[in-house]
Amino acid sequence: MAKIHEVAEAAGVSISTVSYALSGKRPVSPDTRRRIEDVARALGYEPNAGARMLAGSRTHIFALTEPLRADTHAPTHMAFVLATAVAARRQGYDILLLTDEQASAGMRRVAASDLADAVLVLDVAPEDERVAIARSIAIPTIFIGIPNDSEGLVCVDLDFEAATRMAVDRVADAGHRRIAMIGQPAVAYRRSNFPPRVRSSYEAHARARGLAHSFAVSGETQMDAVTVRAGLAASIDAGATALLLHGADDMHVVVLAELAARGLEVGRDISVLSVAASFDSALLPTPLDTIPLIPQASCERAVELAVQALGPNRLRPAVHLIDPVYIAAGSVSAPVAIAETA
Amino acid sequence: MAKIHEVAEAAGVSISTVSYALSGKRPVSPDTRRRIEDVARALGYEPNAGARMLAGSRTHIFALTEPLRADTHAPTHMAFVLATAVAARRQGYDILLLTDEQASAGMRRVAASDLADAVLVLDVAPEDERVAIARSIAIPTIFIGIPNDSEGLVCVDLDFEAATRMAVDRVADAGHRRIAMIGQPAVAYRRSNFPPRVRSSYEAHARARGLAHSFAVSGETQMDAVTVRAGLAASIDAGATALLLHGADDMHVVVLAELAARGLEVGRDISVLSVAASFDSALLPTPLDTIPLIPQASCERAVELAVQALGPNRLRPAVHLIDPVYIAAGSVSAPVAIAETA
DNA sequence: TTGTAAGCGTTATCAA
DNA sequence: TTGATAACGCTTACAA
Repeated sequence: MAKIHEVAEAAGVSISTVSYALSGKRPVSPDTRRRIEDVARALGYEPNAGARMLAGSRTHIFALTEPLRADTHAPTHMAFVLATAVAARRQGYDILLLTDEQASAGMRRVAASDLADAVLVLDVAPEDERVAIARSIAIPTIFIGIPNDSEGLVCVDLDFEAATRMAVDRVADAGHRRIAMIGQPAVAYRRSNFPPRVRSSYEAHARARGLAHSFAVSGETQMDAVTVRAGLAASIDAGATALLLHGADDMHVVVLAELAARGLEVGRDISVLSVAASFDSALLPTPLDTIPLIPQASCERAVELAVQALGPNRLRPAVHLIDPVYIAAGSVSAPVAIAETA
Repeated sequence: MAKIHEVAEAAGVSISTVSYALSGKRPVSPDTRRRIEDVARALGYEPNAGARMLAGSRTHIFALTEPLRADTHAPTHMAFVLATAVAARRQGYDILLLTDEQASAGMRRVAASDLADAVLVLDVAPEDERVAIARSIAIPTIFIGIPNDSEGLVCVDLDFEAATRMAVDRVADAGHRRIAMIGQPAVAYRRSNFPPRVRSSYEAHARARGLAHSFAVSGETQMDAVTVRAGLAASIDAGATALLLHGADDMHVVVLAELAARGLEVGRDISVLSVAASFDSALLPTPLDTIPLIPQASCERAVELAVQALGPNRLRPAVHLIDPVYIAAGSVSAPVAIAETA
């Protein structure tokens, strides 16, 4: 298309003035600046990406590495990718996708070829081979999620421990003495980084608060209704009066349906609270109190950190935890003795 | 990292020889070539992306545009993105993600700035604003899916009409006279490009073969078990002896469970055939005959076309249909009169 | 406030 | 079979 010298000519200025006017890196008198902008728009000028990279030593591209394993929960994952792309674009960056085997090999490649200014890491596993790569490459890397060994890394994530404690405290403060958690499919506790953190915080804090507590997974490799109902039945039989849910929307739907089938009204006969869900809980059949995992929050923060890392002083390694937020919807109340409802 | 002149120096050759040895665009004597390759590997040399784009006027990047609407079925979509990225990488291309509002605006931007060599279009809607953009930009654009107006475009897709006819023929040839189709959620027939094609081919061809036929959606905006069971019940009540399924894995699971609950054995009491499913049907509780929609096939073809379009003679507009394949699993057999089983 | 010009690291043309 | 070297289109000191 149009090149910078055509814009310069048409605006009657030098090439460098066009560059400065458009990048804002040097003051330009208001009227020449407007003249330049008008011409640029009229000609549909867009700086040549390759030339810009070469001369500016900035690519304006972030690489996004996501293995996309078979057990990745697609809707959740898609929300993170989307949130990252939107946040990056707002700062003028495009997203280059590194999936599959390229999730690791691509990191080295884009770093070595200067194809990206920084790397954002998604779908972080407890033992993640990308940790070692991040330490060895020359461009900044931001993890969205926390691997077991986060030494020397920059990580961003919801404070799952705080979120979980907040959930336990909420039901404990409401007077519940016996609680239960229905979690993710079992595989998530092996391959993903945060479900184990939620589970252990739950158990530790319930113990600390002196609550009787149980935990059940919602399936083996994916949510299955039979397992969920079994876990729910066991919890209720054990006398649980408050339920913490940590899983996908479909698991919530199954639980709510089963509670309804048992004639238990949420927020009256039984308290239910959703922890670290990343879907829109307003879409559930029954509104639930929620301490959500908001992809936009984590991803925006990660992008900000990446942008900062490209500034004059480089980022120091740290785990950035995002404070949990409690959203009430009336699904948690004081317990009713099971005896009374039976 | 290492630059080309360092490689040249270390290998004792000129810069241009290094470039040619590594790109293979000019014959280089076997031993100098190997010397160069060894040095390059040792130094971890990777050509600078910006310089390569600028000098070569090829970016080695494909843009992938995907709006990611709220009603996009995430797992299916993820399979297409993954397949595209893998196919592109095999040809030496990286994928730049254009989502959300950038799905359209980004197309213009990457074309104008020469950030990508071609655009691949995913999640094609019947009336898709990217069609007009594709016609107006300077770089080749390949649609994976077919919009209503495909004039002048290059499109790739499974031949859904042929797949559907194949399905109808299969059950008709087996002797079934009353058949039913359980399809996608209703929204898919408004917003997506191929479900309407499957539905109308089904109805037209069933009519042509003189079959009694019915059609039911599997929900409103997403699959819901109640709607599926209702559609199934109506089909069976109407005397259908063969079922064509066109939807996601969860819909299949609901149907199979309901058939089992009714004591109907698939492949004996009732025939079931899955049309244009993109998940792995081997994971279903009961194996089903399938005419699959294979993301790898469409995406590989699209990438090939994009690569071709960058060659000397440019691509001519065409709709490339992929032939359907029938995978038998014993779920289709001759009909048993309903009267006998009742 | 603006202009001049030196790179940035490749690719590809032209010679040898 | 190989080497010089002129683009490629921009950014950014350095001057004015």
